[in-house]
Amino acid sequence: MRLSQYFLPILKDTPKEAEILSHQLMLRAGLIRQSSAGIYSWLPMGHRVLQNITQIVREEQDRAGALEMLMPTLQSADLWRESGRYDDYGKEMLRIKDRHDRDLLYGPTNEELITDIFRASVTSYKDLPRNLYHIQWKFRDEIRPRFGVMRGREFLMKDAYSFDLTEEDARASYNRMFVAYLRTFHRLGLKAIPMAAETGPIGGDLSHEFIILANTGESEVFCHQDLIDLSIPDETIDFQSDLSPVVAKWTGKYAATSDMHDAAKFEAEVPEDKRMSARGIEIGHIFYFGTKYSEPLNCTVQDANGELVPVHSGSYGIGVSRLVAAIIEASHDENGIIWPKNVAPYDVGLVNLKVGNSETDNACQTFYDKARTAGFSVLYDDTDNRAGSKFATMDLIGLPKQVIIGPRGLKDGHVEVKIRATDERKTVSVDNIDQIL
RNA sequence: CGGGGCAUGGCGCAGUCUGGUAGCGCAUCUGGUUUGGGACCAGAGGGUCGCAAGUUCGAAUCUUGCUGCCCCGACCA
Repeated sequence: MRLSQYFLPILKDTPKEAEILSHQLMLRAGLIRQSSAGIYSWLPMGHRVLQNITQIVREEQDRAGALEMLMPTLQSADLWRESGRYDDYGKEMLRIKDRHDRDLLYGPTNEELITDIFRASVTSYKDLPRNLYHIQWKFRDEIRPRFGVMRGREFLMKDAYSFDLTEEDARASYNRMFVAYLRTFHRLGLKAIPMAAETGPIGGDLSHEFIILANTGESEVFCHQDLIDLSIPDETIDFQSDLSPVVAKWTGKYAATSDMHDAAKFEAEVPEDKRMSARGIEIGHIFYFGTKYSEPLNCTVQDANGELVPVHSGSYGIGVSRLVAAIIEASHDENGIIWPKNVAPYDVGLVNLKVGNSETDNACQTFYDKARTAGFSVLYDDTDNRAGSKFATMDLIGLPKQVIIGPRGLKDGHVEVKIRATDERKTVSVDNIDQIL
């Protein structure tokens, strides 16, 4: 993409409404614009990041055997009355009436709807287990939205729902999502730690929050330091196999949010030099809630004995839009964002130091074409701004690599390559320019 | 919802106390000089000062009401 043809509104000054760094950088780097409290538009650059994250989430859900679908944002109130949550959920749920005066709601979550779909079509234990997910915009009318997309009212969420015959099977489903989450966050360049968590209004008795440590995190967390660098299963892991050893490894050491924190247990189980207490950002949350919805909604199957039994369910959420902010919180410096490779909106930033000079123009064009042909996405700064301004922009938007081409270097037959994360710079022969990718 | 704050061009701000021609920096546009780490000179465009009512000869400025946004708290992916 040529910057001269792009929509990338960069801000030099920090908008005063932005308090935390990720919010400031998202506004400054032209990723988002606010449209009202807790509701944001995603500009082209931000949208690309959101898409990249979405794709990684999707790939790992698919790998774990979950099936993607898409449910509507608007739901009928009737289903929620059936589960009893229409009254329980409170003012956080946005309620709407249609022209016929029927009660609708903008979905804050989808347990009811998916259970309704499932119960209508599945009647046999032979059709279990199943795990269905979608990646969809949710609305929760937060009392106080804040910190940009970190706590917006409208947010993009991946939510998966598992259905099993027995509690034991359901725990296997839970474990599959547990491992999928470890892999997902790892691929996103994050060190997420699963922590024992409260189940909240969704209910149930088995739940973990996936937390990344960050000073600006909203919750206080406590954990064993060794959890930070535990190894992550690679892509060869068999999701049909028993995953409980992996889960056991990750849940074997103390980790809890402040709600679940037990100071005495913490001190008993964790040596003093391994005790970590820190702020954390919740980026995922998984629940097993048994028959909490299948019973009131009468979602049953016939078991091997021909008896009708309610299915055992769990739900599994990842805050996709929040992840954009969380990644920035975890990866930035004083000059701007540093995108992990897998989520970066473009692989390479190409800086033409002297637009209009035929040699630099040609060298840039050649690299631009080669890189794209080789499958890399390139943001080509072909504007006639000054070098300093271009470098500042590139650093702010945080692409992993920058290729800098100017007449001076070309005279000696080289270009400069800069790695954003390390600020490492090297000169590369013009002839080898395609090898740097 | 309780407490605190803010609202003046795209962004950041001054002006409000003490009413009298709406300003500054950045950004944008034009021309020129420049060009290897946020250039310089000259010029230009862009704001019914959040909305409404009131006081006044006259309101960004004073009064009242409203709306929006931000921060702290309770609540939450």
